[in-house]
Amino acid sequence: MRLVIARCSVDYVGRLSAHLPLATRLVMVKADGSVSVHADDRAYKPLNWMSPPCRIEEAPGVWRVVNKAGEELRITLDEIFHDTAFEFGPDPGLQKDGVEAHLQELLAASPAVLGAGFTLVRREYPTAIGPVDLLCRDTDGGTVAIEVKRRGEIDGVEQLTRYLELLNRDPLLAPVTGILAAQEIKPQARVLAADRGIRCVTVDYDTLRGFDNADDRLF
Amino acid sequence: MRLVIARCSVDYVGRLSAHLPLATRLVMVKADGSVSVHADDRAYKPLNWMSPPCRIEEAPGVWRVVNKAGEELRITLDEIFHDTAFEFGPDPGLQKDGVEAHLQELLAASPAVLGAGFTLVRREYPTAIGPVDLLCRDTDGGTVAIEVKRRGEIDGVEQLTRYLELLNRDPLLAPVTGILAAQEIKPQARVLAADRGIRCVTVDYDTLRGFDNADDRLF
DNA sequence: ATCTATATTTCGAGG
DNA sequence: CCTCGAAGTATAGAT
Repeated sequence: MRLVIARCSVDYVGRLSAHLPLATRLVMVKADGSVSVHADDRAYKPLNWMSPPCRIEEAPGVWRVVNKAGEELRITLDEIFHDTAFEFGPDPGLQKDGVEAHLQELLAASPAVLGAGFTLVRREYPTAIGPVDLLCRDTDGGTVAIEVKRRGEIDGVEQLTRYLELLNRDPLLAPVTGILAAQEIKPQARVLAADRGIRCVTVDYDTLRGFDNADDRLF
Repeated sequence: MRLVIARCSVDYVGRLSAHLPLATRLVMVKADGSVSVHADDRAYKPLNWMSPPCRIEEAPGVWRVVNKAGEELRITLDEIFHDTAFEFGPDPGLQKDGVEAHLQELLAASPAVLGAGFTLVRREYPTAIGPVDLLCRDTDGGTVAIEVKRRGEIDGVEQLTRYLELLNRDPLLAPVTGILAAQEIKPQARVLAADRGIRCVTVDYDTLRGFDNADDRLF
């Protein structure tokens, strides 16, 4: 990784055109050839960047970073205050916990959280337009399709609606009802879900972990 | 901005739990107190980060970065290879051109691009579920709702479908047809649009800029 | 290669 | 302050 602190101006021409006037910034060049330009605020987002794969053409005062699509990042260096390079070696990468996959896993283990007496038919139930997160059966023998999200938004309701439309064409399953299960559900998603006859269930991650060992406990 | 190259391990506990095993990385501390940890690849995204506003508690071998929501980033420094700090001063910020807003503006100025004889009723036509990008009238006096996107994808079709459903309940407007206008439209979006009776129009940004001065020119 | 769904998305506008 | 939609979204996984 190469770190350059410089007073520079930057121009990007690609999916849009953008310009950064002359100022002092950090230019970061990574081992994969990617380049990013950071100001002294905001942890996450660079002011400008070029994602890999890309190529750097380095001339004395101007760096041109181009990719296969013809997008170009041009960094004009006015004055360089610092320029160092380091060897990092490979990174083992991030280990995550608590995302949607785990939520789905916990709900599959305790379907009764979604409705009393619910039993799991299967996870990732395959359909022509993609797998349904969870397919359950209720106490009346009815089928229930469950869409699991970390945060329930309109997209999730639309997605579940498409699944329900499809599943209800199968006479062996119909009638199929739907549940949107998430740690948090946005008001607009609730409104749309209600309009579509989809039930919303908010699930608490920590509570669910408790249920995981207590198997089908009732409320 | 402070730049530290160090062999370190990182733990994040907040919206999820995540762990980075020991390896050499860049730790970036910005003037606003935000912290990010970068590996030697991917221009855009840090491996781990804490967005401002947040506070750093710096002990000899461990940095704790916490925010108001109680999220915590803990960086355990095993060996420090480099540690420097720089003053940047304020950044004038990015100047953009070519986004959806501008596209909408250009189409509003030249609605005939969307269909011969089209006239603009209004931009951002308000509805209960949000504003429709453009509302036009065709030569037969029919109403046309236009959703403008930079890239037309399924989401855009779904969004326009919701608008059309609503607009068609208004007897003063009905029947309302729909157009998805974008610089580029994905095949799946085209299929879904066709199924919903929505017309797809690809618009060229540079051509449109030409029309902007030539007012309602016909093809 | 393309498409889909997710993201500790971030960011900005508008109510 | 929340809510929603856009982003040069990026990124990972599946087809």
